[in-house]
Amino acid sequence: MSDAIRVRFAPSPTGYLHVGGLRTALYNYLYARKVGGRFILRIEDTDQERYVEGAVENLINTLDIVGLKPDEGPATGGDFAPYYQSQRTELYRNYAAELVEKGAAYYCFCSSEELDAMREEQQQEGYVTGYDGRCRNIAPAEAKKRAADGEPYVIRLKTPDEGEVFFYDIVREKVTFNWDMVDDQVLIKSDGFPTYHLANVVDDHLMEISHVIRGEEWLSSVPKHLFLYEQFGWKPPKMAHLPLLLNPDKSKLSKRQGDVAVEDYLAKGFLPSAMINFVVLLGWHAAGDREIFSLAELEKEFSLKRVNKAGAVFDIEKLRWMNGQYLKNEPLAEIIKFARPFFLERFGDIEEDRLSRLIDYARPRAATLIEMTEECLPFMQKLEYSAEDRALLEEETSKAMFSFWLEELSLQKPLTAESVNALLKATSEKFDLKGKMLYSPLRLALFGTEHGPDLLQIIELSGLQTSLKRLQIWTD
RNA sequence: GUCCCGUUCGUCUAGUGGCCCAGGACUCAGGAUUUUCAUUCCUGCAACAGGGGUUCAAUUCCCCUACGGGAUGCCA
Repeated sequence: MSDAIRVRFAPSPTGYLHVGGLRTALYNYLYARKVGGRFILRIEDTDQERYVEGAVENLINTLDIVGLKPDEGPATGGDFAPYYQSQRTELYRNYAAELVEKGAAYYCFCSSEELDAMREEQQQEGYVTGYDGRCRNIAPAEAKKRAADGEPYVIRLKTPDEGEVFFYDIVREKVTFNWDMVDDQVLIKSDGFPTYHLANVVDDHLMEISHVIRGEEWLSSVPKHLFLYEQFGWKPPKMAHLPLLLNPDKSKLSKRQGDVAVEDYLAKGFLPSAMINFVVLLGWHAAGDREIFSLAELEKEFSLKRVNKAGAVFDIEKLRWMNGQYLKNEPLAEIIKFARPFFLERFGDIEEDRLSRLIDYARPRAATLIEMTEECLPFMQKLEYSAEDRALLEEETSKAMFSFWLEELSLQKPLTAESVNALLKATSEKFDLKGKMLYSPLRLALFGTEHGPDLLQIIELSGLQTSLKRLQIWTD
């Protein structure tokens, strides 16, 4: 075993990439990049009941979009393939058998019903729930025979009954458990597949994982894992358990209280760069006050030592702000790349030069790409008015002014800030209008509201012909 | 219930014994700039869960309590 740094992101393919998963993947990736290690993607698909068609492809695709490319994994390949646990079941069964031989694991023939009844009883009596070890004492030879005869069985780990275990977590430092709290975990299920605990330990060892960086929900499983390493005579990896991502009510981040799939956020028009930047701050902070970081910058800046212990609420408002920052500060070409599909989807084909200008107009005004398209609506579709607006548009002075503009506007070639201003000034003098009575009718007619960008921009983005038509309507 | 982990502004966080009557960011409020809107800039509101210790000195160290979360599965 080498002393190279190797970390892994080991999701179970449930259909989409959870933002908590993204954060875990990101921290793994960043740590690997920071120390010159390797980032491995491994698929933990040992639960046949949870199989979701296309989930893995989707997962890999999403990781790719946000820029977290595995050095090894199902799509990339690598020296430790296969990276699907469902393709390694033979391996786990052999290791489980080894444990049985050593007396560190045993066959258990309890049915689900029996176990349910046991737990219910324990709960009623006020005892700690957990497997009571009733199959522990079946003689190995007899157990083997029963299994061979076709009786359904699982293999359980024979954990110590008493004493303490402790270990040093990179994030939490010393963590101690008492063995009497750890029950005999199932290692091999009755369908022959391994549980997470066995597969995880076997693979981390075989794949030479040096650091396990995962969510805090795994912390209480560590004793079992450590015991497995010990029984196999393997050196356990270093551990770092990350704080959980929380709903606004502080419960573990869940679907019920908003979107949890990274894909959902991308579909709404959050940029990969903003997602990464926002998510990295949920549980980690750079030494200074800086909060805006590109992935490349994070690769230099990141440190596991600066990871927080407490859970972090996923605050969509700050994500929106963060996305807005990227929308207005990234190079326009970059934003166009991401915004184009959203605009085409909403408005159909748009001439490239106009598309570029629409996007540049919308980006300081929106928090997401979808909102950017909404900002452009007034340039793209028929305007609607309230009764109050109509009254102003139908004023005699407004009508006269529109007629004047109808004639003058097409004469201004090219249309520039200067020419529009000159026209505005001429209009003001000719009709003796200023302030609200000058600007409001024009804005209303050309843009649909009294507030908005300057008139030149409105005309350019709507198109001269559209603008002329919009004035025409009110002169009849 | 039991075990484990956690607890600084509403939220994300800085802070490792004196620099902190606690700093930054989001949100919110007010102001400046802009014909208006958006952007930008400035200002403001707002927190060390509570109680005991240790110390000349605690946000920082220890203990207790409270609260929150996780685990307690033939799910990961």
